[in-house]
Amino acid sequence: MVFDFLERYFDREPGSISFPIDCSDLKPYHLMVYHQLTRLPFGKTMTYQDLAVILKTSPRAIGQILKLNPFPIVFPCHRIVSKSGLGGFSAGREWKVGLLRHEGCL
DNA sequence: GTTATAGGGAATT
DNA sequence: AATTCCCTATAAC
Repeated sequence: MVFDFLERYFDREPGSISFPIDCSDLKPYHLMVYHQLTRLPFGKTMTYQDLAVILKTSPRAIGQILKLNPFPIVFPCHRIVSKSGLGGFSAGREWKVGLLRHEGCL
């Protein structure tokens, strides 16, 4: 379940999501974004704009959607950074920094 | 309708 | 390197 996933994550032994997630009340836009997130492996990052280009939208809209992420860490929105610097984070930038350092991205 | 954003870019200082 | 201004798409109101 979720805790196994998180335990593996914090032990740096990444794995795919092995438990069901209820996406029934997510809109199509959100699914697109979160789906892209699941394709981003541990230790890699992308910019808001990269996602925006892929999904034919604007970087700002990506931010809007990421901040609504219902499952942070399992949908790794912390791996999306600003082009010049670190972006924002719903749980506070401290968390984002911590997570990225844990993944060796800083 | 309008406003606020987890952004980007160009122009200016 | 920092400020200012304008662009954008989406959510919330």
